[in-house]
Amino acid sequence: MTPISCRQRELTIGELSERSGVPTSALRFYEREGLIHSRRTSGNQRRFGRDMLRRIAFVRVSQRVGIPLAMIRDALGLLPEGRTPTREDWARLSQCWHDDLTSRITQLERLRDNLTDCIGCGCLSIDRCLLANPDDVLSQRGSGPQRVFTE
Amino acid sequence: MTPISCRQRELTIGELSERSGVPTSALRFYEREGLIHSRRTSGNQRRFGRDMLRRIAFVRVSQRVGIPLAMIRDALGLLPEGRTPTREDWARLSQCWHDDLTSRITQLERLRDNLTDCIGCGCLSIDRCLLANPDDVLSQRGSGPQRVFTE
DNA sequence: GCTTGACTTGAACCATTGTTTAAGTTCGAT
DNA sequence: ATCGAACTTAAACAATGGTTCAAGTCAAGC
Repeated sequence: MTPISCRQRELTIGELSERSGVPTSALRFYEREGLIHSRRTSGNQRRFGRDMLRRIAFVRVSQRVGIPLAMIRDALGLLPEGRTPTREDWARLSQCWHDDLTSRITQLERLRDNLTDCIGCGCLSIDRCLLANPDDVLSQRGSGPQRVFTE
Repeated sequence: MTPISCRQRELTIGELSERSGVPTSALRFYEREGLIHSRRTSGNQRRFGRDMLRRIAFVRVSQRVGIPLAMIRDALGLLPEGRTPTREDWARLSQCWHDDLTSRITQLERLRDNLTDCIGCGCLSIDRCLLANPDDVLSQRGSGPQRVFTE
């Protein structure tokens, strides 16, 4: 009943790095941060399952969207444990980002149009117009809660 | 010939902070970074001209757009020295951000739609579809050139 | 079995965007 | 003249997202 031998070979960190395009230093960092996992050989080296490739892909895409790692980790925590995630699992996760992206796009458009208005109308009140209602468009890059999802 | 006394009073850092909503610590930091300037009293205290309010407004708006301080400083460097910037000066600066915003919005939309496609088509290739052509949508938040302007 | 490349760790470092703290000085009102 | 609030500085600390390094260990081909 056990499958013949189509056994997916595990990947070393170097192989994972090459296939994912992510430096080994970053991969170790991701593991420390709980974004990916590995088993260890008897000699204490990491061996990654192929599914980690997809996790890494998800991480990088999410980062491009501007989502901090901690939040990505939380999202990955929603994946089922024990079994390999299905397409539906990934779709559910990605749907979050899709909604978030739409919301960000809307906010950026608002900001852009406000900017145009302020310049166009000659009110010269960049400060009043644009700072009065801080839409919290993009990360306050430093500390503080990120509030990426529209709460 | 000199104006009667409608002389705009200069602002202390506390006043500037209150009016701009930016903590004094951030204002000192901005000055260190060359984003704003002040003269000093005989007792070494800062005194800010009113035009700094507008600069700060511009800084905060730009930050919300996701532009790093170094780039904002460069942009502010385009303002005329000697005279107080006119509305046209500010409009010229803001126009950069407007164009940049439009470009970011486009990229985010592309990313969002790719994401949808990948999930919808069942190709399961989040990695291939989305990582193959890194549109460089948002900041790589760490080091490295930010390439915000569409070059 | 030896060599070499790939792997291991922790710690230090980098950039960005600030805040906090300590110790002391100045301003403005009375 | 005095008092308290507001100001000054440098330096340390914080969070994010890693990279680099030193010193040593493992794995695999010959």
